[in-house]
Amino acid sequence: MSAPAPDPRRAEETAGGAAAAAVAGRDVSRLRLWLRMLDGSNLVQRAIRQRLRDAYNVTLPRFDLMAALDRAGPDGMTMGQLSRRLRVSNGNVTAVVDRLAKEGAVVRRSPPEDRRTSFIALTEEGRRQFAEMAVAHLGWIDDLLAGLDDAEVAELTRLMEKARTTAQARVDAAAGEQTGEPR
Amino acid sequence: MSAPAPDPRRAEETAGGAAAAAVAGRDVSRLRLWLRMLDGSNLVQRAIRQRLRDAYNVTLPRFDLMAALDRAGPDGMTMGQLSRRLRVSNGNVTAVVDRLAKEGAVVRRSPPEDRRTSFIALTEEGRRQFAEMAVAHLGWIDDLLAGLDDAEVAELTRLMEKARTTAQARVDAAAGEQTGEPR
DNA sequence: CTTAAACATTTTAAGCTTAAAATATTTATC
DNA sequence: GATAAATATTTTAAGCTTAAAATGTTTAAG
Repeated sequence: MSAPAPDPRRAEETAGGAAAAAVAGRDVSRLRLWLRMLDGSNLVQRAIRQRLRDAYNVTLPRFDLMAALDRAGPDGMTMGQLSRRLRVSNGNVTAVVDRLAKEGAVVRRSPPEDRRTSFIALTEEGRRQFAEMAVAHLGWIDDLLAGLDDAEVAELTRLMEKARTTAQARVDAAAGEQTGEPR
Repeated sequence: MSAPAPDPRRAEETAGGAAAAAVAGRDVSRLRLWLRMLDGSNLVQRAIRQRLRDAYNVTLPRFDLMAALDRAGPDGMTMGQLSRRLRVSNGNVTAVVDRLAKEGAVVRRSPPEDRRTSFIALTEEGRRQFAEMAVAHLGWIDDLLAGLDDAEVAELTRLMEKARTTAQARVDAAAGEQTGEPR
């Protein structure tokens, strides 16, 4: 006679402290998925940060900001546009742009018709630097994810997109409950 | 006669700056996957940070550290064990433990036989707090990922695990090239 | 025993990040 | 035209994070 096989989706009671006890018996499959997602993306992110630093002495936030500007037109983008695009606070953009400007990678320009705003654009040198880094970056990602074949890449992309969409819907719903959302 | 359909895996030349030109024609499917992974995990992470803050006035690094301690035995863990487990620097653990200790959630103890080291453990109150937060945390993750059915959760977990493993192998290989790895 | 090496942690300097307050400018209202 | 509201950005205070240097302790070699 064999004991009944435990359901691998359920939390076990064998080890851990108070939290393990409180969560015992619940379905932890989505929690496990989240921990894998976090682990995987943190691993790749650490590797990319390290390589950007070693090869170009640049940080990921600066790389991301330059990437946004490289896609923008010749006028560049305003601080507010950068903040929304990169999903970081206004103050953060101010700080990162300050450093990039000091290095000569970007310039600030304020239009005379609205002196509140300022347009940030890559300099010639900044654009040249970014083009070089972008090619290396693409190569690093291909290297790090080379163990997935094309079908797996396509399936994983599809599922991550679905996960993102569903999570975004829940976040939006929670934000609606805060303010008085129109019924 | 119709024009040949463009391969969706290839980068197009239509828009963007110098980087878009430099990367034109290359397979960007893994890059696209990486951007989806980053987007998805950042979205969930932001939501969790927000909810931890609103509900318990706690940050994600403190929650993660308490989670590690909750799993550990009654003696807790040393600073070095925490640093390796959480994959953060020694100095970082010092800073986060300092704050948790000031709040009364953890205690430091140095064994008399080795005064270099120190064991960090949850206090009664810290353990109680964490148990409560862990239950809420599990609920939030289930909520945010509720749009994926059980089969999708299983498949996504499997693929993320594979992505992590392959990326780890590449990171290890790169580290080996740095030092003189034994042939 | 003395000294060097190894080990565990803390400190420091620099940078990233946010929320909230402050500043400056423009637009709308009376 | 004065005033209020809206808009765009910067500043500030607090916390997270790292790499590298510094500190204190233990172990190993002689």
